Amino acid sequence: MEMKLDTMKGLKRTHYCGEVPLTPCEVTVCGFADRVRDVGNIIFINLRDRTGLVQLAFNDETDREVFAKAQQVKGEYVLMAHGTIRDRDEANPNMKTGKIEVAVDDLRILSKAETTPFEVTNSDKVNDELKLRYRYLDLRNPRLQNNIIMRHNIAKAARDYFYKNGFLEIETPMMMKSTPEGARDYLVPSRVHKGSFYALPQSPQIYKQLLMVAGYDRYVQIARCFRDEDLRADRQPEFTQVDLEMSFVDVDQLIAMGEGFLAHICKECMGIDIPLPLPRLTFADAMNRYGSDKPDTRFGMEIQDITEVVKGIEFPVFTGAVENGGSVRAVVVENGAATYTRKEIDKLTEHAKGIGAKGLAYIRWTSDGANCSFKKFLGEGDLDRITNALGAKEGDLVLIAADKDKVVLPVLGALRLIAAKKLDIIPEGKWNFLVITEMPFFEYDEETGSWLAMHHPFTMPMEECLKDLDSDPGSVRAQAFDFVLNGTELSSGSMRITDYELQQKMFEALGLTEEEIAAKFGFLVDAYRYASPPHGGMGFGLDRLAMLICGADSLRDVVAFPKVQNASELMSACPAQVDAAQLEELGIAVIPTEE
RNA sequence: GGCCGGGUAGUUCAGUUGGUUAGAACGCCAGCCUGUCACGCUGGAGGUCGUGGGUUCGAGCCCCAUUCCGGUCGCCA
Repeated sequence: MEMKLDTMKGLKRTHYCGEVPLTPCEVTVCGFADRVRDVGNIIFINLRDRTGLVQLAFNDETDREVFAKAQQVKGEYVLMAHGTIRDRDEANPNMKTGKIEVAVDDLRILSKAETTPFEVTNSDKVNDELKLRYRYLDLRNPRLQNNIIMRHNIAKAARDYFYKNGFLEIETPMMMKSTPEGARDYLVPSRVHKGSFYALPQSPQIYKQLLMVAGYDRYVQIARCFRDEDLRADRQPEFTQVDLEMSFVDVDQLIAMGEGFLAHICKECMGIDIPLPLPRLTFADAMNRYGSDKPDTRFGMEIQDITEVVKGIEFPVFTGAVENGGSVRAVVVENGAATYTRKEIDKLTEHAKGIGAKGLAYIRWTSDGANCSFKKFLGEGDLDRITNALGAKEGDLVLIAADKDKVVLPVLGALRLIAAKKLDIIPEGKWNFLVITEMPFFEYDEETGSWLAMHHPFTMPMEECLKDLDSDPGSVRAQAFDFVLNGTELSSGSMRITDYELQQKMFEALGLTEEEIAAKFGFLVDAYRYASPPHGGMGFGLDRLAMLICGADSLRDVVAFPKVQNASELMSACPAQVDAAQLEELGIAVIPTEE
């Protein structure tokens, strides 16, 4: 039977489904048919919108015409209903509006749906690929809707906070000059200037610094940023930053503004009070204790240095590492990890090798006593000395790595995390914010044998380190900091170099020639010749913040239309090839990839 | 680019040593049912086992290649 669609004529929505009064009154509600229960001469339909559900009730005897219409309704049809709120015979305690229902006297079927490829509100286990292909359907899921709404709330709270603190929201260009330092740029061809390209911004960095030079004093922007790199669960090629820059502040005042922001978000969006100031850790301490520049401090199992303890032991792995200027360090994995099978330990070893370790030594302390992978090198009492120094006890598994610190620390840091996740000892509901300070300025690039800027080349070094610029670049720390939450980096910030001479010097230390400086950053460097307030800033990853606040495992759960691992978008199937005519107009020839 | 895991009704999965007609649950379709709320009951339709090749009398299962998805390392100033 062909069904004619209704219109909204004569009706106007009075309430959202989840917000209807719980007392008798007339309402008009709209939404999607979530579930239809046809019990015979009574039909119940759960109507869903972004606020929740309300039950519509239809009775054959009360109104045969409306009932006949309700019989036609199937899942995901779009409905509009007018009726009266009344108490249910029996309340549904699992539903916000479970006490009441709408006795419908006017039902409109505004739009029909084909059978959906998956059940919209029961899709937790459905393959991601399918859900992404039909993203507009998955986005109807209440969990996803709540995440997207939460993201909106975070963005709103961010604006409220920074507006209140005197920040101006200023847009910076989305098409800018490519500065191929660091991450790869997305390029945008120019029709007018054939053979020339814009780049999409990796961050508004340069523009926001120029805004400070221009005297705008406090800038904020919820800025879209782009990086043409491979994806991760917590990394999308296009992402959003709450980006800001401030004049006339020092690094501590800058951090304080960031802390205030995070506390504001936690209060507004979750009702949680975060005590300020946040705990701080220097980069060096973070690496030594947690083997990571974004430590998860919700659990212990810190890395311990046992170089001195194992000194007399003639285990070549240990002695070799020390001779090479390295160290021997250990993580005590608690909570019964000693029961790990040989296979599980092998897997940990494999993982360690993947990160760069040559191997992994271990002590497994079961009820049969402590068993050690390098037993044959141990003398009388050596094992006791090691376990005592580490504070290990029965049931523990001690993982030991020996190499240069640059290898040992990240390896043990990664194993610490893996073990904690596997043992499921990371507590829920904890919000361990952390400020990592005194980040290194330079990072040594083994491949090219040169020094690179760890943050970016406009970062202000710490004053006490300026004298070591030439003699010991590796020791130079910067007025740069990261905000970390539960092991995820939320934000990177720094004070900037505003002194023309010093900036030249830093470029030199990075091995840039004058021509390169002029070509890449000439306009920025020039700007600082005309005076600049001292300034600094940071950018908060809005997506990551939303992910953590929503308790989501992936950025995909807080981005409306996300990309997948190879940076394509499954719904629209982009990127895609374009017409030859389009390419010609841009003066672009595509080199065919070899089969 | 490397490594690991996965792809079987619309969906989630099972599928024995390689052997007859590839199953279940949910969803879908039809019928019944006056208070359901994961409604219930009866019946039904629905499959190129990701794709291509190979081994075999015979392949969902074994081999090779390929593709897609996920995780991860490299990468992410």
